[in-house]
Amino acid sequence: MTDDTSENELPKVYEPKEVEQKWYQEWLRQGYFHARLEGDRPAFAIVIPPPNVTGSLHMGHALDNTLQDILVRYKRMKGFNVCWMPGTDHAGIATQNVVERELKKEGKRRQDLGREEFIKRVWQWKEQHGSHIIHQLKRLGASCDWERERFTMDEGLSKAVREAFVTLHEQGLIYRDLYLINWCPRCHTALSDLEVEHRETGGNLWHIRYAIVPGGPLPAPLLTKERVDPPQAEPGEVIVATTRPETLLGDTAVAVHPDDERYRSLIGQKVILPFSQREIPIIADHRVDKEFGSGVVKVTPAHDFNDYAMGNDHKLPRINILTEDAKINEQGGKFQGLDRYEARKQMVAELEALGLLEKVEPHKMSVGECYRCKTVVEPYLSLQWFVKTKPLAEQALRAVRAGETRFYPEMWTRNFAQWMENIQDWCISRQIWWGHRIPAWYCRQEKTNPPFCPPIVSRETPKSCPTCGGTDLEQESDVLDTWFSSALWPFSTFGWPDQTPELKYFYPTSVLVTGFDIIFFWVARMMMMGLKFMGEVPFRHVHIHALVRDAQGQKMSKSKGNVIDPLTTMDQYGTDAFRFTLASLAVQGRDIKLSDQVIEGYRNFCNKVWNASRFALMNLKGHRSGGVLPTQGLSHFDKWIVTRLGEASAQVEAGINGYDFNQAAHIAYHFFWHEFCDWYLEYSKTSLNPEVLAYVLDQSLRMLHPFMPFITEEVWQKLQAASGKTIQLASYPEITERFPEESRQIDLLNQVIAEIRTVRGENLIPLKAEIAPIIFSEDPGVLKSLHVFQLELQRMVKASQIKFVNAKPSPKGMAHTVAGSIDVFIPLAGLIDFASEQKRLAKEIEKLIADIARVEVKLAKPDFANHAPAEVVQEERVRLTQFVQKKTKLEETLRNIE
RNA sequence: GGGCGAAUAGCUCAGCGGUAGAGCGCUACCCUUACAAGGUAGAUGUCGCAGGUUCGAUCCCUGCUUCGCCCA
Repeated sequence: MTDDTSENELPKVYEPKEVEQKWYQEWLRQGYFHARLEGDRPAFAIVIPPPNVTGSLHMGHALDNTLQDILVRYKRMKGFNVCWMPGTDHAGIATQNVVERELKKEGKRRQDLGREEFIKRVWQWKEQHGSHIIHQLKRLGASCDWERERFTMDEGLSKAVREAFVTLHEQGLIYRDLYLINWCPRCHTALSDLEVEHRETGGNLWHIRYAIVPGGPLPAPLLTKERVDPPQAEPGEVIVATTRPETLLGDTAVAVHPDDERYRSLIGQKVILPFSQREIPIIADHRVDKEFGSGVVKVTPAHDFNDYAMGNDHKLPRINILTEDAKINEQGGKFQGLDRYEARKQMVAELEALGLLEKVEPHKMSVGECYRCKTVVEPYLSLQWFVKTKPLAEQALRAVRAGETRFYPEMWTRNFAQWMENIQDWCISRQIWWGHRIPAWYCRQEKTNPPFCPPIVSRETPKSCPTCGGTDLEQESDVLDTWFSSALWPFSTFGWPDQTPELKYFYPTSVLVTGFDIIFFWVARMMMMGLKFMGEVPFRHVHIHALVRDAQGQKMSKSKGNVIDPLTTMDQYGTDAFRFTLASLAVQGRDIKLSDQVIEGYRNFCNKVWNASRFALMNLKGHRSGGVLPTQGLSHFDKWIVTRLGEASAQVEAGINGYDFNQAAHIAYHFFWHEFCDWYLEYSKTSLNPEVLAYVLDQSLRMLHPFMPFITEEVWQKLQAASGKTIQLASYPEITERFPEESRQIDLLNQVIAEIRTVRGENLIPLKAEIAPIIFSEDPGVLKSLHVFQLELQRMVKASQIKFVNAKPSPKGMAHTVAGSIDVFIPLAGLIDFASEQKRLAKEIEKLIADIARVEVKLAKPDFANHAPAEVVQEERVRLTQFVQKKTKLEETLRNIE
């Protein structure tokens, strides 16, 4: 390097940090990410899966948003009017938990503040911390339209929520009912089925004796010998097996299978419930599993989903025995006030003391846990609001079947369909404070005059009760499931329910990019709501990507301590390297295993891009790219690289368009490193065409830009391309020029070079030892076309001179290698002894013999010639000829080498 | 129990009816002035097992084994 560094000279190693910050600020300042409404350009819209406002960026976000940014930047360069709608989700339960934790530090509960004050406090928290994840997305380079950023609790979005709720209610698709729901005793709220995570756990099966009210016929177990296990009941008893003995307090029946002969005589009789001494009936129900325990089960309609259904059919009373904290309530007599597990312990002990416990067996079962706090949820009887999902789901299913929305990869369609076919009504009310308060009002009179006035559901806050005219109204205290507002996200963010120009222009959005874990939570619900309110699907494509795991394939989790923080990774390796890594690992249908080693590889790639650019800039001598391929003075090398660039960028585009990000990334990587750098730049050291070099670098950077926005912008600016102010608005390469003839010649040249290098390498000819290869071909045309590249050839193989001959030299004392119709002889005298070259030749010949044998066998089969396509047969024949020729040549050399 | 994936080089994974590939790692030689975060060359495979379809299967079909995920 010279002392007089020009202004365009780059440092030797790429330092991402400064560059990243500088350019992101500049892009924001210039408003490049902002979509202005222009009717004459095609729209491309993506709504971001809104991260929780409490969240911080994890690997899943990083992958998700990197992929979206690749799409968005690519489409922008393709001339689309791109809107990437960003925002955050108010995450009802999670956010409330966070703020409650904060309060707890001050020794307060939210009840101490009261609802209004508490909500103020949450907003305060949001103002202070809510932009954390947004900043992190910016670090990632996400080119969202930040001017449009939304929050699910915004005024506009809240209006959308209210409109949606009221409309659905008007249409009978929202109702309120007393129902068994999943209750989290810690969060103090109902949860939807989806918010419960089922976990296999080891429990017990308690076998409890229930006394039969005397008078009826005795059960059959006494009469049969076949069944030793389950346990034998004494006369006048049945044995009931349960995993939850404490719910016994709420039993309102015991049930047997109608076909179970053992118990047929008992049906219609009664048993006496321990502790309370209540008499409850023995019923027959097909839902009972004869094989479970003794075949007699207790029925607790208020505390078990299966029992609830049974209770409905048999019109059983429902006795709720738990408080909202999952403690035993006043129904529990002396157990009142005990926690559910403590009650279990004590009751089991007492049952045993009373001789009512037949036995205890270990038993595997699955328990439901709250997805937010992992507390075991309770099936709990309460008044809740529900969305009737069946009619909505049918529409969504129909749209997907009709191809109005397509899943990539396609296999998720089935998964989606299966869920939709079996969908249950959606419990949308939550007994928390932070969220959209349900727009329903109760007439106070209701409290004194039992159910009289129906709830008032209204867009506007009502002044009086339309039923009784009363003015003492109270709004429903429940809020809505956060996913209710998320379901409206693709249109509420564009201004719905107002018919805004944005809505018209950008809806339906182009694609949704997300992980499979929220297909049901979110994708399905957006589909239902989009079709309901917009009459059209919310997105044309859904790209479902993988989960990011650690290097061992373990799911990353705080408790395992194997979480890799994307921010740390970006600090360490640079954002571009990180993004490129994610893209190249993003294979459809397979999870990503992330390790430092891989990221390092792509960090090296960034450095390669940097140094190639550095080399180019040092050699451009004032030439700059105008973004147009010069028509005059193109060398064969130029034409070769332009041809390859055109092919590569077309493949990269195909990859991006098909959401095959790994393919796109690998092609770009291979082109840049192994074609542009390894060959074109090396050739340019001998034969430089600054104009074309500038052009090719310019186009290559554009090709890479969606994947690595920062480094490409930095270099592109140094390249001072005349074609625009920023690379992200430069057009994506669309190179139509192809030069097949010149490309073939360069391919042959490359092959000759590779052959000579192999000879050098395998014979350990030191690089300092110059060689003098002899190129032989009987074809004067081929010889001539290679002769043109004498200088380059000399440099690439470190040759002092190269002879081109059309008379075959004697192989004595020479290495010999073959590239197509070219023979290369390399005098070895004085360089090495011939033993190694003999060995090399022998090895090569051996390989050829194997190849020949394989092809010959194939060709010898008459069926092959008769059935295989003519061109395949022809190809095989050509190959055979080439193998044989090469083998003959090398054998001759081997005989004559000394 | 129902559904969906996966099994290819030492590792992580592409690919695909017609010559098995990449990255990392490994071996050898090189600081050849863009880059040692680099260059050149090299080694490594019963494409999980068993059948079937086919002229031809790593690829398509069936069964099995192992592993993973989702739903109940």
